[in-house]
Amino acid sequence: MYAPERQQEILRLARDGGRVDVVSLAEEFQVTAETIRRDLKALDRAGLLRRVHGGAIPAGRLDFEPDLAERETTAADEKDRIAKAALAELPEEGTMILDAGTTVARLAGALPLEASLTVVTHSLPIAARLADHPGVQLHLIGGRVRHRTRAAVDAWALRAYGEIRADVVFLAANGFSAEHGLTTPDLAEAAVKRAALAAARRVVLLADSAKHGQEHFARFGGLDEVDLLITDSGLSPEDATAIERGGTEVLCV
Amino acid sequence: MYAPERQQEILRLARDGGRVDVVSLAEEFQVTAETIRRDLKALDRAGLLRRVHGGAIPAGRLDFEPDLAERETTAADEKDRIAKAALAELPEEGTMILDAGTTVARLAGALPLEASLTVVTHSLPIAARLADHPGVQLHLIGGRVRHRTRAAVDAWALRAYGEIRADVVFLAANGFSAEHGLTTPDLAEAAVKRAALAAARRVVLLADSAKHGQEHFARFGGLDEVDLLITDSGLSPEDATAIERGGTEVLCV
DNA sequence: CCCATGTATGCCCGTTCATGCCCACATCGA
DNA sequence: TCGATGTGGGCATGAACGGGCATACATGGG
Repeated sequence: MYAPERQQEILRLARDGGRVDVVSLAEEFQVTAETIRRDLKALDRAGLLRRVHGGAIPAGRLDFEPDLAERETTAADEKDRIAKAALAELPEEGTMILDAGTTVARLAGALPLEASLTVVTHSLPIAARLADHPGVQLHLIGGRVRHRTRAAVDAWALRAYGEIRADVVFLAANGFSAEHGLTTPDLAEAAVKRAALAAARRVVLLADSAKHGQEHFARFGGLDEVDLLITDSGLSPEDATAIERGGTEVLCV
Repeated sequence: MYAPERQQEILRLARDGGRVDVVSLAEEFQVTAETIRRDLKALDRAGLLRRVHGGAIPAGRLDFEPDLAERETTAADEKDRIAKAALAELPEEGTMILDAGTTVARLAGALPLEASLTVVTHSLPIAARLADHPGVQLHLIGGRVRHRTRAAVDAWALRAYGEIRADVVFLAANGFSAEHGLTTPDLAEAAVKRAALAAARRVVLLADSAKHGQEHFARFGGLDEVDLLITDSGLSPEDATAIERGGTEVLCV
């Protein structure tokens, strides 16, 4: 049996049964657990399955985002502190743009109930979180929705951001450094981030220190375009001063 | 049972019952209270639940939820049957528009995992449901988000619908009748519905029979613009034939 | 026909994850 | 204010994971 056949069959089993587990599959197909894990990883990457510890669940069956909840465990405390610190940067009664990203999502979740703001976002999870916030006037940016990040991209999103002007944007990046600027793996997403960045008077970057020095495929701006960087104390003082020399205020929490 | 499955189930229980508590959940799932606490913390971090001492309540349930919870349970069986029947109207490999509404949301949740479709929607809950679906190319319609329905309205939404052409639209209405057509309480929402209606070659209306004869403030179309009405058997045969005389096919399930 | 290259799989082993247990501390209700 | 109950941190454990390497088989060009 060829690997693609096996994967096809695994997918069928997962959809039929609602779940699969590594050891039973290994037994079933007479291969080792490693091979099954490789299969599941491939199917997960293809977006067809959701990998969980011990097995997998067909994509589309859970209406919450395990990958988001999972990534939440990575540097969760730092992200929380960063989000808390970002609350101080909220405009009073103004307009802000929220980029897609787990740290920014935390900020959205931490918005005080008595806040009165206009929020613009192209992130589906963030919009869902703010849709019932009594003080938030929410504006959703449309577009094609990327499965992995659940964020809207492409023409509609770019045009919409081109038509607005906000007081502040809270931006996320997968990598940042003084030399290579702000980067993210996906080109389409980078384009939207660039548009969001250009639509705000003030740019606040929320990124934990593990992102520093990382470079990804698509660059959407330079650190000099960022007015304030909020990160955690994992950023070395030398790096911080180097960034501040570029005109970006740095806040380590 | 995997942790994400358990969390999904906890979320469902919380939404159904309005609240959950640690000890009952621990008993229910045959795990210790610590594990449940960890689950609740994860769901809290993901913004789906709000942790309280001894348990948790669904997020954002405080102001608008009773309304939605009630609507969810009202005529749940009928809505499910209607949604199931609507599955037969899906285009093959085509494009469809999903209007905002609980019945349409059920249709979205019932889409087979192996379906391959392009879906356009201005409803946040429906988008959230489909964002994870492997076979769905999702396009989100932007705009101002109404708190009550969590649907995008206003200029951006109208323009976006004006730019597309879909095979079919699955429409919802708060009231319908041969005399007064399709109505809904909100003007802005009616405008979007009208735009969605105009953007599709075929119009399918999903509405349980309790909606028949009801009239609301804003009218967004006539029953003659509807190609197919799917409703439940609560619609009297006379009413059904009256509607069919207007050129609308009627399916009672 | 041969050998270089690539791919699928298996095996080993240090690392991570989910869960349970324990205990000091916080919170709630009377 | 006090006892009961819930909470979160630390630690232990067994299962699952994944990177690195070896093997075997297929592929493809000379």
